[in-house]
Amino acid sequence: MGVPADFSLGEAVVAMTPRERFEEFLQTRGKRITRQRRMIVEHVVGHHEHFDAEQLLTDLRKTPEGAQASRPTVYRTLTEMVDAGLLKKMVLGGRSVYEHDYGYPQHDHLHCTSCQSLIEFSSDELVRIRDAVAAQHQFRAQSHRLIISGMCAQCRGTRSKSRHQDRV
Amino acid sequence: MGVPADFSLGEAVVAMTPRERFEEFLQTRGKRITRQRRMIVEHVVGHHEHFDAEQLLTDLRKTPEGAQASRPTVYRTLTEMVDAGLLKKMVLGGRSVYEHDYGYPQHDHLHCTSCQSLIEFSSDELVRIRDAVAAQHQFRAQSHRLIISGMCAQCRGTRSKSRHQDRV
DNA sequence: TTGTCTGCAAACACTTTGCACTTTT
DNA sequence: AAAAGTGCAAAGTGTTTGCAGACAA
Repeated sequence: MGVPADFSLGEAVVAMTPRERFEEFLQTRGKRITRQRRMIVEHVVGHHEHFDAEQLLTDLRKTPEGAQASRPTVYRTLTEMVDAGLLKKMVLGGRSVYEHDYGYPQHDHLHCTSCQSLIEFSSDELVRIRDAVAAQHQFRAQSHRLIISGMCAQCRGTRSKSRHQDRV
Repeated sequence: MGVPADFSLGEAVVAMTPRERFEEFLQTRGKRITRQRRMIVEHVVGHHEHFDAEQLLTDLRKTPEGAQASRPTVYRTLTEMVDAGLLKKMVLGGRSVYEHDYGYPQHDHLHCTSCQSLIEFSSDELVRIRDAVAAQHQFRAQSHRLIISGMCAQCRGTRSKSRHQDRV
């Protein structure tokens, strides 16, 4: 699994930029740095946290430069980015949702089944439990995914405008 | 969302049998108790914990009585069983996997990405964390799903070439 | 040049749906 | 008899693949 070479909460300093990391990934595998791959990485790292293939495809086509790539290429590149450790993939409601995974601390999600929004959170305790459980079963944990489903404050009708954006 | 009428760890006493519960569910909705639905529930409650639609379909056809139902009916009935609170559904590697959810305490899973096996475990602490996190975000948690991916003891022991199996 | 990559269309795996006929109530 | 269910085939989704032409290295 890809682990950031360096990360600090205060300044978010990362040794390599995502593009650099991706290019390195490609080069060490004899893969080529094409216009499409460059556009996709560029776009992804410069945008929203969570998205799916279709969204990305549409977004690319809206760019002023008319950046675009075919559907297959988008899927192929997303897979490569996951392999490169830049993105994390999760399946929600039948389709794959991607989120940044480079230079960000691990976290889990609260998923509002009403508005489909994802709220991030992290818990050290959770990680502790994960490792304890794994050890208890002679299991080697590589990763975990916790999704708490329910309804967010807004959807429940809470009038108060509480913060919806939670950065871990 | 169905909740068992009665459950005790020591003796696992449940007020209604799964079949009874399902029939009640159907009747209160003006749905009918057909031969197919009966066969499916009967088969499901009497077998393995985890399975998918295709497996069930095949298994049904192998029964001595030649119990069988069409693919659409199997899918439709599984959905009803989930609605009735008898089964829980989760998506793993692209398809839906079902597990019993009536008269069983809540639990989570360790998923071996090598042999695809699922190991159950439960943790009260986890539930505590879940509720704490939800509260912290004014979120109403309805359910959660924690899947710890990695390699089980067996697969680790089997000294084979270490290949990566990505597929979520 | 050499071999990878792209885009297109077709293929895919899993699941759902339209509809005429069958079965439960 | 009335209403709901079933099975078949076909249609959907979201994602992947075969291949010929396009393009990095």
